Amino acid sequence: MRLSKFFGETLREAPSESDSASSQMLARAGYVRQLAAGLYSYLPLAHRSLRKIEQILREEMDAIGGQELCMPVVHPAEIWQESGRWYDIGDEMGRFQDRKGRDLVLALTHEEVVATLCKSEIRSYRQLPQLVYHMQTKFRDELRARGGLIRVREFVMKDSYSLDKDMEGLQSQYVAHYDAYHRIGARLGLDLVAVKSDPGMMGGKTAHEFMYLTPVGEDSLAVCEETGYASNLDVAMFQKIPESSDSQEPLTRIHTPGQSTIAKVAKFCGVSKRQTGKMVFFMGDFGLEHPPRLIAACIRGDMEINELQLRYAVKAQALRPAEADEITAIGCVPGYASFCDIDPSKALLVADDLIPQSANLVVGANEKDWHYTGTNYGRDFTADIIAPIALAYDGAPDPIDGKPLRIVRGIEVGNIFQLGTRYSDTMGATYTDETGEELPIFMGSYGIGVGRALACVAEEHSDDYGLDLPISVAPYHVILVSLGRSGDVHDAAENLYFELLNSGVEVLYDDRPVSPGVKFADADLRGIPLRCTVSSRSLGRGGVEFGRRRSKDLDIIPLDDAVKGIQEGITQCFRKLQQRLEHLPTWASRSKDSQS
RNA sequence: CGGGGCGUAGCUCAGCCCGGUAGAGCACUGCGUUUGGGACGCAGAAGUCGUCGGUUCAAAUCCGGCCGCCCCGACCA
Repeated sequence: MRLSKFFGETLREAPSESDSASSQMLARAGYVRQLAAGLYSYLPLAHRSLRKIEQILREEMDAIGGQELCMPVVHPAEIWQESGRWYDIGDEMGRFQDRKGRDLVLALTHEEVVATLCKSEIRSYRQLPQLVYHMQTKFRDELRARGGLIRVREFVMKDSYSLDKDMEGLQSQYVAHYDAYHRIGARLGLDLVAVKSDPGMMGGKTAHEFMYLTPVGEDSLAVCEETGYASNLDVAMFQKIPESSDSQEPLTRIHTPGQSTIAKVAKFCGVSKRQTGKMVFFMGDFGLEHPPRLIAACIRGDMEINELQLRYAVKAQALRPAEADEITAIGCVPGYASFCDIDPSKALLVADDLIPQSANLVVGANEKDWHYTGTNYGRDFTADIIAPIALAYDGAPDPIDGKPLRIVRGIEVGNIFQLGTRYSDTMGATYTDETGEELPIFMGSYGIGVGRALACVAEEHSDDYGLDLPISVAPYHVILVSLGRSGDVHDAAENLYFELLNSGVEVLYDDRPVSPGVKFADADLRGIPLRCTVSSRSLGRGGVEFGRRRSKDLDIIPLDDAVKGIQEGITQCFRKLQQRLEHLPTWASRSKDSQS
């Protein structure tokens, strides 16, 4: 492609709406343009890169037995009503009606369609297992799209769906994806970390997310390098070590003027925060058939609530922090709320599993400026539910070996879910087994965001001068730059360009009549990994200059050998990337605790 | 949905506080010079100042509603 005829300009300054390095560089380099919040146009450069990512996904899916198909973006509401998600998912679902008033859904994902296809295509155990996949647009009306391309509302996802006759088959397809996703990351030039995750709206039990670790990520993860434990913070476990105590002290009411926070109280009483307890209040939504209920959660003072685990513990559909007047309405004093004086009929009392093991806690006395010391579970108070509702924290002992966890940030590039029979049961996707019995199909679903993958690659592979994409993702392998107006240079560059095209080299040719500085700056910005320069100077030295983007260490290749030399350079880049495949984590090599 | 910020030329922004002639840099067009790391000169084109309403002799500027975009939070595969 000639840059003189190219569609998609570079920008000297990033548009003001972009913030992360990837969004800024992708915008400046002419890859993407924002149309509206969370809606992007992909210009030719990005489109080429996205197609390359898709091809890698295709190859890896085919390698584990996948068959590519294509399912619609617009679905009739009925299938989502059958699965129940029409009712479970709120405003995130794009809904509209056709001219007849029929309810339609913009695909958030495609489990319902796959389950529907199962009904028409799968009858016998002889037809299983199956693995189908497609690259298709999804629409999710996020509360807030953010981070440029990281969280958009419309995006293309590679989603695959495994169909098996039993759990064992599902497990083996799940493992195949687990390993394939690591290979995909390696081929994209990304280190992906598999973490345990919450299945969320997808349903099912076991799920992993494949994370690209970066401080700009929006997910928090708990990882331990020593033991290999890795989990989304939402579902992270950790060992809880009670403060030792030989005896139970008597419950004592003490005056604590102005000591309304845990830090102040601990200091005032001369104890560690680990010897305090605190109460956190939420309003729980239990669905239309049940009234909302106040939830009083108690945890040790040095810890925070894991809202997801609390929500599961109380079986609520949603939680929100309680307002001060909702807390006072049940007779509690915010800042000094007490485990001991709470009326069990007015709130659901939930205690973290560490609380019953913790002796002599300092807690609120339910009156401003007063606390209790020597509070003990069982003697002074009890809870309706005891569950692990504390959030893992940096330095917490990991659940495997007690080694310290680190809390890091990441971007979810892909995810894998063992759905089991959650969709087969609700939608009637069944097969007949050897004995003639009709049984539900075991499903798994596996996604990778194609655009998000590109954003992560851009985030990882860029510098002050622009993108520096791995050869597997770069829209072109080499940029051919001609400098100056001399006829010799022009002829040599034109000839080389046609030779490269004829040899199948993916070349972007900067034939514009602009200054060298502009050409080099644009070449750096666009992130093409290899650069070939033709100029009077290079011809004087015997040919063309060739090397890595921004490298000062350039080879001079005679014109006659230029195509060959460039092809070798491309091969070398691919070979280097290939090395990433050598020591990948696999399912078999992961610790048991990070698997289930 | 709560908190904060922003909306002026294709892009980045100034002007707004203190009301009165709409600006700069980059980009664009023409001519000339220049050609190894975002050149230079001259000339030119380009803006319903997000939108609707209010105040005023007069509104980009003050006031209000709405819309859009960004950030933090809530939520989320």
